[in-house]
Amino acid sequence: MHEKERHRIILSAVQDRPVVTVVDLCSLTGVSEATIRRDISTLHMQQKLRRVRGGAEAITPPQFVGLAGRPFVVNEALRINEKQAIARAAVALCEDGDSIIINGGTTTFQMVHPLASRRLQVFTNSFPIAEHLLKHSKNTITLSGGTIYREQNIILSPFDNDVTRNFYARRMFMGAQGLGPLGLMEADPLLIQAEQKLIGQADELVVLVDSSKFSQRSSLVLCPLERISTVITDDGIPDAAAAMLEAADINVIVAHAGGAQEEEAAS
Amino acid sequence: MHEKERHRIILSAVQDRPVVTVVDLCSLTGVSEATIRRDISTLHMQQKLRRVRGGAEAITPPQFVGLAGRPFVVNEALRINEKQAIARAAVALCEDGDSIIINGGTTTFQMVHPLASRRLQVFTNSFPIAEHLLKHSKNTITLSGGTIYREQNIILSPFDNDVTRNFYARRMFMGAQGLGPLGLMEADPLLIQAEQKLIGQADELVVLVDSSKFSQRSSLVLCPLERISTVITDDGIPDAAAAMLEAADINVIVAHAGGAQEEEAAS
DNA sequence: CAGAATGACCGATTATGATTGAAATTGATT
DNA sequence: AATCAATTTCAATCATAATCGGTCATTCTG
Repeated sequence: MHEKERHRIILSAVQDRPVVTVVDLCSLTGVSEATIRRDISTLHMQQKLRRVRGGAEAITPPQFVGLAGRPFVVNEALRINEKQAIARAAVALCEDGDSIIINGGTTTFQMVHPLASRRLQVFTNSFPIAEHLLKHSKNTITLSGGTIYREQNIILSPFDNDVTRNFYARRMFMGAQGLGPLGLMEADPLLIQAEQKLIGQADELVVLVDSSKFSQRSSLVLCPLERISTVITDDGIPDAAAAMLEAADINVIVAHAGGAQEEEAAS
Repeated sequence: MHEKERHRIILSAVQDRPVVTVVDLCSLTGVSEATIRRDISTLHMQQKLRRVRGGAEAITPPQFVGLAGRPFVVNEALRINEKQAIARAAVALCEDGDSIIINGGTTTFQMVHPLASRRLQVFTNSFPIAEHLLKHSKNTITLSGGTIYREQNIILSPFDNDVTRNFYARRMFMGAQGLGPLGLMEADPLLIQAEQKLIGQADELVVLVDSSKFSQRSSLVLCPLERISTVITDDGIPDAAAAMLEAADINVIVAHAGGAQEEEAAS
């Protein structure tokens, strides 16, 4: 068996289990312990895994599932003030008793805080959002069924015939990677899949994007501008973007970090 | 058992209850007290938990964990050793890679700890189980869709056309309020609804009941004895009950709190 | 044939479990 | 309250077993 082949096996095994022992890998590859140790050493040097006594474990990029409130550690800190203001404005649109859909994402996650004191019917595909609302609010939570994708922190089902199709709401809230003339852009195909499933289950589509998103471009278009009812952003929105949204007959809400919010009507 | 596996289990257990004793962890992992003490010491140094006399506690103070519903919490402490032993025997039935269904309940919840060091495909309708496994294990988690009922801590959908129907597993594990000649008994109609939805999605139905459940009677019969493949209980099972199960051609596993388990074949 | 990879061997290191006495906790009695 | 005995928990020690890092002979590869 070639070295590279073993390395593949080792890396694969290490992903599968919390730890793999040297003996495990021996019987898995059929080579001697000495060789496995050498392989582990090599892979350890290449940062492909971590070497521990008795075997190896997967290198876990900073634990992404934190405790309630900080699920997406990396993105979370970015433009946090803008996101909070935007999320606050989004929740302000809702009245107690409303049915809403919240798509998973770092911006939409910020909605949980203003939602803590409300009582709505919330449908979400985000595990952290559901968890937080369950623990810290009295909202009614409905979850979409499916497998939990740890990386994106969303629940996704490959089937079309799930609860999602039975939940209909007044508004759906979602974030995005970018917002341009072509429409709503997303980077992750998995997120596209999740979001497209939810779009259409609500009367109005409300998009939460901080102003930096107007300059972002991604490869994947999620939906055209026409589908969007409302965009909530911060006051850094470029004039060109505002004009574009206005031309598309989209209601634009500019949330100010201070806490107030103003509405620039379009149409 | 490898050091890292133990650490996972310990960290998992410590989240579950305010304190875990050294003896608890011994029977949970099957290693000696000395080793557990050393592990706790190590994890204490790594700030992963706090060491206290007699055992360890979570680093985060009395944070009301995922078990929001009060009944869940009070039930949790009752017959905890039996439940743990039973849950351990249940997990011992599974091999890595298996697909299993875990129905929500306090006994089945105990399966999360031995599962912490495993890698399975787990389908559940219990939010706490999903949450715990998501945070403390590498298992693949699939959730049933629907509304979260806080009291029972389960996710339930009024619709029949959800993911549940698409997930098929080798075994389904469930608890019950009682087990008698009429079959499996449950007290809460909501639980009945949740459980009946899942039964039939697995080859074998494995029932986890501590021996006190054989004297319990409830008004609602969930399913007849014939549907049950295996019953896992503790050594307090009355002879009459054992005879009843044997007559029904049910495989009975008696889990001993010590850690070992023995099988009393039935037919 | 040269160079690298591999496997076997061996002393050194480390983890584990049992034992023991010290320390802390409990609770029973004064 | 205060003391003491019984129990539990702990830390230190040691023997055993597992694991490791090196050396060296052998095999594979180009």
